[in-house]
Amino acid sequence: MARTSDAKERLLASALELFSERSYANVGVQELCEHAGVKKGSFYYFFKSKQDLMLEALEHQSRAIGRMILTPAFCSNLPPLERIERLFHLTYEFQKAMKEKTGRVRGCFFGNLALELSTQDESIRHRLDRIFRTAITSIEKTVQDAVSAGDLADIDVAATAEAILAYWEGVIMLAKVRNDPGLLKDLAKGAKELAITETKDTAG
Amino acid sequence: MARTSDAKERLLASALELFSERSYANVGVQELCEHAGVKKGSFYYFFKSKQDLMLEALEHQSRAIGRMILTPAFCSNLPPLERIERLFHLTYEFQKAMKEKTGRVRGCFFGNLALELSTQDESIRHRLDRIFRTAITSIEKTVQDAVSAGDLADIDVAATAEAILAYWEGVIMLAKVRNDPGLLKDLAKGAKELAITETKDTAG
DNA sequence: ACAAAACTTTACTGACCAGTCAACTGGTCG
DNA sequence: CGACCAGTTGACTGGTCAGTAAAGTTTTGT
Repeated sequence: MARTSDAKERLLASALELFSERSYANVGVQELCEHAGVKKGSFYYFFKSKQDLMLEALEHQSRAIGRMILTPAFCSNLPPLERIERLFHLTYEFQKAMKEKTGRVRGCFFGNLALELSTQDESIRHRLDRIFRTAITSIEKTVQDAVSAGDLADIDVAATAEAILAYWEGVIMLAKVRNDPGLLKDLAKGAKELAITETKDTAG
Repeated sequence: MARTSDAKERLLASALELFSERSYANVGVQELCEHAGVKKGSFYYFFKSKQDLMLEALEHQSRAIGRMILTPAFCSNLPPLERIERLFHLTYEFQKAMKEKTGRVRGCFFGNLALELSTQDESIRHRLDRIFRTAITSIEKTVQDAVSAGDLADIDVAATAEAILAYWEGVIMLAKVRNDPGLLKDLAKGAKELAITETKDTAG
């Protein structure tokens, strides 16, 4: 019962490549097929629609980012706060490599799709929400570890994790607009500052 | 020499409306024209291309956001750190109003465009970079005021301002993915925490 | 009144869009 | 052998895309 064709895998790889390079709407099924060396009829043998391919590509890339960035950053034996630093450092390396290969900081596949499609396609929005929540859960565990280790005050762990994810995505956005991965290095320390609230009462 | 037609203004308003509702690529010139009650030939009388319309719409919206959000948040007589709070609160109100009117959190016009187009169209990327830098300058002034007032330690003012902008955009993104403007309220306090680094030496 | 400028209108390109279909190929069963 | 199955192929549909051309109308300044 072994697979007899890798056309589907090639289409998914092309989807990741081309949707990252441009956007969902700017890449047609025809171009996707040419890039993957597959005929259009075969495309619709494997996927029932372009949206269906997108949903599978999201799944695929979600696992890839987990493997390449989230797991190495969060599941290590590093002290909790260093894991956050590592998250930014790995992202920096990733975007820098992209820029060297293609001339462009391509940003986060999920963030890109989120802003392009989440007002248009509820199933994609929902899938992205789940992916982000999964990442937040990893961050949350790290923040909790930091609190337990006494590195952090007794903060709102869930909200802090959401804040760190939002900051992460925001910094990637700014790096993309400037086409400069260096921003991920320069602004990495801000993420720790989101957690380290020594509850100094300011402004009222 | 008074203007004899408001068709151009109507096209710009439609552009803002429809590009926010969906995206740049998903709104055609024809639809834009129908929404504005203008014939296609007239569109190309006022704009030399769809991209040209986009650049003018960016200019337009940049001024509008300045008027509606940045100026009220930053140019007030409020204490500096409250201005940041106000930035988030005004954004919350804005996105909440959008959701009530259209059922969707539409996010930031600039952020949306940035992630959709900044790898494809260098002139739009460049324009967005300038718009973000302008906002960062406003934030920077506020952060500097806070340092001068003794509310903040002697931090890197420029980097902190960039961090706050990135965080702002990131939180708007997350609010859009969840279709929940409430996140802008819940995560507002994180922005102050980005500034308040009481340089506690943690992790090594 | 007149001409020029500002604007509108209609009809048109040629390319591309997502998606469909039926015929076909080569391998693997019984 | 013959049927079945996974996958392939190329031609096709109807619609939409950005952009153009040229003639027509209205508004303005003089």
